[in-house]
Amino acid sequence: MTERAVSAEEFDDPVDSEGAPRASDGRVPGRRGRATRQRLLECTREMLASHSYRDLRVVDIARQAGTSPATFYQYFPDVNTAIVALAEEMAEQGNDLVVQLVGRSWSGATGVQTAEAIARGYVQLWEQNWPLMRVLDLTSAEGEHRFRAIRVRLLNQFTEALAEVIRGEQEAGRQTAELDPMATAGVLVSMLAHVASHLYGFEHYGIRTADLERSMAHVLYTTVTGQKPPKSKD
Amino acid sequence: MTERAVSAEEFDDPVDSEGAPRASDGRVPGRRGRATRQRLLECTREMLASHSYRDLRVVDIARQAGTSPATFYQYFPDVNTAIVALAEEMAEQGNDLVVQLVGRSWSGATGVQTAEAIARGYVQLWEQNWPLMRVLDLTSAEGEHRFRAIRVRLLNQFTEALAEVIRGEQEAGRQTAELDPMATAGVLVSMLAHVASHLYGFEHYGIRTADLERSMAHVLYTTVTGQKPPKSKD
Amino acid sequence: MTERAVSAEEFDDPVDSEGAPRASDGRVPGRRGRATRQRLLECTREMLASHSYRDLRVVDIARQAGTSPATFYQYFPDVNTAIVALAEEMAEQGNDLVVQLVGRSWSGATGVQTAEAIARGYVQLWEQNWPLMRVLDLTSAEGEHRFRAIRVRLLNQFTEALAEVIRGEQEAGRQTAELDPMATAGVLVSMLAHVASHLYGFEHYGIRTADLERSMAHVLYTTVTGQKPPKSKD
Amino acid sequence: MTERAVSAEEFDDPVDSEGAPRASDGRVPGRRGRATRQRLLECTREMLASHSYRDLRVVDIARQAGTSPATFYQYFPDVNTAIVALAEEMAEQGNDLVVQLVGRSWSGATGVQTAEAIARGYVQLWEQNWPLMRVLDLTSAEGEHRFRAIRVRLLNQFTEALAEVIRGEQEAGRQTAELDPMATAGVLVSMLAHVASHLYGFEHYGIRTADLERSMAHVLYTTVTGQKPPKSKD
DNA sequence: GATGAATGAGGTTTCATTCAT
DNA sequence: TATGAATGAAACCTCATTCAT
Repeated sequence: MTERAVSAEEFDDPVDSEGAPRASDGRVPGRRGRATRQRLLECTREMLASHSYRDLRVVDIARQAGTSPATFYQYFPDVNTAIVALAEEMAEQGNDLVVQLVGRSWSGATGVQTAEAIARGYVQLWEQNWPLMRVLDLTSAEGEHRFRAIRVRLLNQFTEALAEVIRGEQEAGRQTAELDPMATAGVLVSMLAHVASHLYGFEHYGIRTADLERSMAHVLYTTVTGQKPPKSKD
Repeated sequence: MTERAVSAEEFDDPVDSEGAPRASDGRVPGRRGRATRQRLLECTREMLASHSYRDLRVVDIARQAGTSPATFYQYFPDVNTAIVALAEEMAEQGNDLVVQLVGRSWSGATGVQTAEAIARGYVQLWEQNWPLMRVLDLTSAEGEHRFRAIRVRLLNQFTEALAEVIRGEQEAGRQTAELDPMATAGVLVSMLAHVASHLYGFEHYGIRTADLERSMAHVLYTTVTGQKPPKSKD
Repeated sequence: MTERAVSAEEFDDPVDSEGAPRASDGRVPGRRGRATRQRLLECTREMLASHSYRDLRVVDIARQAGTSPATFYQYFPDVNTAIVALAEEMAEQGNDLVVQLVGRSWSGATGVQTAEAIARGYVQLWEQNWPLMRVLDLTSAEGEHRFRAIRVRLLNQFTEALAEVIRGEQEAGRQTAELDPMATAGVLVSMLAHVASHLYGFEHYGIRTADLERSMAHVLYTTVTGQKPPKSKD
Repeated sequence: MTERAVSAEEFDDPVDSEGAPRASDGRVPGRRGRATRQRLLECTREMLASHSYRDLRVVDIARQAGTSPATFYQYFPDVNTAIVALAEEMAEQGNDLVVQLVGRSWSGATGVQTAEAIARGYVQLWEQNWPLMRVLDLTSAEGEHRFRAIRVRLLNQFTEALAEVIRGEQEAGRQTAELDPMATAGVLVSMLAHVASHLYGFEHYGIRTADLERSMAHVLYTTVTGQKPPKSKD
């Protein structure tokens, strides 16, 4: 990537300490400016859904937003920064959702429901945000520091919560103490993340999402609680 | 306008029906040529390990190999084709290895060992080939047809073998019939693939590979056989 | 892979339905942009006069216009498209001029003057536009569809008008009915076009343009009217 | 074009004073070498028929001949030189043919036959050699000195012979003395050459070759002899 | 004599980025 | 605040040409 006049550093956090996004010239944008910024963000999201990340160009986003590249640079130093802004938003939702779920009871039939809710919730989160998720996946394996950070944040809170539950089950003697809770939770989250992000591929291969959710719930339940799921009554 | 001697189609497949790679002018390379081709492949592999896929340039590979871009184009029409050649090789090994493992017994303590061997084998395969695996992962989510094909080949054979084992366990009444065998196998393979490809991230976060392997083996064993693993004696 | 804002199809025709040229990003250029576009066109014309068509490079045109290749590509997708734009212009003039001439009377001394005016007019049109004419000639024998189309347009209207006159003379019994009017007109236009485009060669060989014009006028007159030209009085 | 070790000068005449073609290293090729050279020439001719001159590449010719570029350079310093060799051959035939024709009688019905024979002969010569003719046409309008020379040779001998006939007719008082014989002959030859080289275009436009030949014969006869052709009896 | 192989050189094309208005 | 326009820089790719065998 080419060097730029304004360092990425300054832009790293597109929202400054007072919470207001800044334009490239340091001014706090007014009403019209904020609208433009928002429009650019939405178009970035759209383009991400229809183009591969590799082929995402500033010109495209700008044109999609009915404006020019120069305007884009007024609000974001580069495409990644815009994506980061979108991803931050998503990470928020993600944590809200999933943390709720982990707080539920894991005992007996309710536990099975919890596991199912998690599997379904995860899949939905991915379905709603797959373009962004895809980019986080792509880039966390490679360079971009900021993406990795968000991804870690997104997965970790959940991993830790899950590890905590596992630890509880171990202490209650229901799950074997041989398993490291964090490693086990990590494994489970990996499962959820990978399946969710390859749903399309599975469908293509004739494997249905409902079946995947059921299998994941099963794995989740048994691995967390160390128990066979009780016979479902339906 | 310009005509190419070898159609893109034919060139797409770097190995013709007689198994001989072709140069861009349609000739079968001799000893020296084959050496150069091989050198370029190795350098592609190296560059893949040290650079992000996005930033992999023909110039770089050529320079690394101590030759010129023109020479690169003598053997491959583009970078992806070179990567495909590498990936094909890897897919071969991958299947060999993993299929063997699935053939083993899944009953009792031996079953646990099978599960452990699979987890370890998978992790090792990834450790040995992570740069390539990463690219397959990246691109299967996006465009490139040929990569997806290899990835599918790599994962599917294993998924199907595993599904077969699960089906057996279901028929033997050890595992619940509520789970779809292919979906369940897909979920397990996803787990293996995702954990394996993010080992580095886990280590970074203080989670040890050995623990991950143990957790994965546990999940594998319980999900395939529907049984709790027998107490290990060590 | 990459998407272009304006499809090649649309861009092929540098003037859209509302008659406004478009830049490569789909926008209608403003005053400054139009000036640049025009400058590039003029330089293309100049380069065509001093370089062989084969050796005409985007870089050269851009340099000549005091700008960079990137700027050229902002206005034309390739050199040929720029040439087409020039040729369209010329075709306009050409038809205007020549059609007028054919409308004149062909009887007696006036007819001779008509023939002379045509010969002279044709030669002048060529002299003013020989670089373009040369390219049309070159390429109509080979590939480029758009050039051929313009050339056909340029020659055909004249051929058809001339054929009409010949048909009239045949009906009036002055010219033998054995000749196919279109073929005959085609032959005459060929004569004009070829002589006009090789004037320089003839001069080089000691044959004067005035003599060529007189000979062509003679051939035109006798072939169209079937009469010997009346004795001129000077 | 890039500079080369062996100057074009040395190669200008591919047949030296003793009539034997030389290889690039100065040796007179033996039987096998001559066969290769001939094969390359024939393939050059073939490629010229199927590819545009602009796109004719050494590699293509070599491959077509089942050999390698390096071999091509053993016999010709560049593609043009090979073409020149072919064109020389053709020029020979061309002159033979046409000179014969001009020697015939131009009086009365025989004269008409002479004109017809010339038109037909010209068209045939072109039909047999159009790829080469096309290249001569292309390049004589632009740079290449050697091509122009051949073209001039090809057309001039005929032009001069025709001019001689016209001069005779003028002296005999049958044709007006106002026309310059060389200019008039030049105009006629131009007509023949241009029509012959655009036959395909005419056909495409629904104008038949036979009609073109008849019209050209008519123009030839009337312009050379200054007479209306006698009524044909069929 | 023939030719595999290598490559310098150079045009093409794309884009992120800037700047003057 | 917005944006037309311009462009440096860099990758792509192709070919004529050479050389060692």
